[in-house]
Amino acid sequence: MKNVFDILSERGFIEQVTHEEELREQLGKESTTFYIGFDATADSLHVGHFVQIMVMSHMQKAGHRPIALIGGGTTMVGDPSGKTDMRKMLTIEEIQANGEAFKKQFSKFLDFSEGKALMVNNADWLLNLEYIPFLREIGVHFTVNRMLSAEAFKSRMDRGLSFIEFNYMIMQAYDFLQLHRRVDCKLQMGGNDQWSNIIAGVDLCRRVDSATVYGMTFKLLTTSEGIKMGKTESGAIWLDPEKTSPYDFYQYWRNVNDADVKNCLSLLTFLPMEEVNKLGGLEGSEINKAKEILAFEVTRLVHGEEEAKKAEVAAKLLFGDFSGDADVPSSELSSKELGEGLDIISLLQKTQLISSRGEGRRLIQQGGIYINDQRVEDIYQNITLEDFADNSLMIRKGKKIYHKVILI
RNA sequence: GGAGGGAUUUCCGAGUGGUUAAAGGGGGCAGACUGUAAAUCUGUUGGCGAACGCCUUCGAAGGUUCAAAUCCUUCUCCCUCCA
Repeated sequence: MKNVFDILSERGFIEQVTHEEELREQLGKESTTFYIGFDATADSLHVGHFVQIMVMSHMQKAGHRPIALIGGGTTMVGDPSGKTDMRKMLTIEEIQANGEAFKKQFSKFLDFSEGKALMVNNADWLLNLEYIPFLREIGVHFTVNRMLSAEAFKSRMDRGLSFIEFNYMIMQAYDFLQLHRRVDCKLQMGGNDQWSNIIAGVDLCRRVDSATVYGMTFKLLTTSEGIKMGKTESGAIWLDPEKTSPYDFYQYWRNVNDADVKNCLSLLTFLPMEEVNKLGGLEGSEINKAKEILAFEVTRLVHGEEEAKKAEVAAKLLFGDFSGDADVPSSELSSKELGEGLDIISLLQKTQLISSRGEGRRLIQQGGIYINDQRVEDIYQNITLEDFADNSLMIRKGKKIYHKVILI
């Protein structure tokens, strides 16, 4: 069987490793417990986290044991790594609720049966720490000089770094030590922005317990221009279907840049590398095929086969020449609300396709609104029963935002 | 604790009494081109209104003035230097 280190390396995950040769050997030799931490800063995981989940999944398939660490304790402090501003403080209730949401989502991606994977929360050991004993046991092993030289703090040196955030690195290092002691965790992985925090943990384990543990970071998911992926104008791409619908999720991947297709296929799907290379090498409009596969595969992993198919069918119907009933975001309208007819702008407002009437007017004046594929020319156009076929009407905003209105 | 600097629309950032819903850029949205791509170009980008216009906005609250983002007072927050 192939060493999972080579798999990760071949697929382009790996950015930095503490002891490359030794770690590779370790992973080839025995089942290894490793962890990735997730701070509970939102009520759902997003695409950035998904890369980490993919790594955990690859590792688990190779017989290693993942620990998903939920940062119920560290989130109380706030990780300054790579951030220009201090994060807003979350209340303990918010953090707990977020942690619960994460927990549910992890269960979909990893096999937690029979101890094949663990889920822990660092609130369990961080929240009740006593300041002085902690300083004496752990704090002595850190020099401020060294900490200050960490890349993670660079962006904060001119803007200011509060003491609470400065402590984050120590918290995370302590996590590693705890996991090493509790469940023999030998490896911490994470996004490359975590490198400073990870080596702090590796060092701490060595100093305190004379233990050899490893660290590895992955490439952050960025576009070929270096912009973080998984963000859109309306925010992150979430894994929670309530926050990002499977259709929108599919569309996001369907529309990635040509240059990013190969990277996404390799990081976000389990397709064999020969196929990834083949698809990634397609040129011109041919690459749309690769994008369809990418979108389908990622949607399938996150939302399941059925949702992925629905999204795919909807996309084909809307963008192809077929006609039929597409499963796109929709809203309902009662015949009472419709009455004798409803003006187009009010209808747009009801569907939340626009945020103000002025925006709607502008949109129509610029030719960006279509009803049943007919461009709307008149901002006063009245929508009546006649516009509904089979009790439904399709609104299109711009080139690719569709919304169905169902008459009830 | 002392001295100085700052807070502007979604973000950055100009603006020091009326011509300012506020330059410029980023971002967003739409159009053209295309491959449901990128790049490019064009338009647009506080709310209500067809429009004249009206309303809300320049950290907060007061005040001066016919008129304030711009002047005064107090307050809040941030930064820099000194202790």
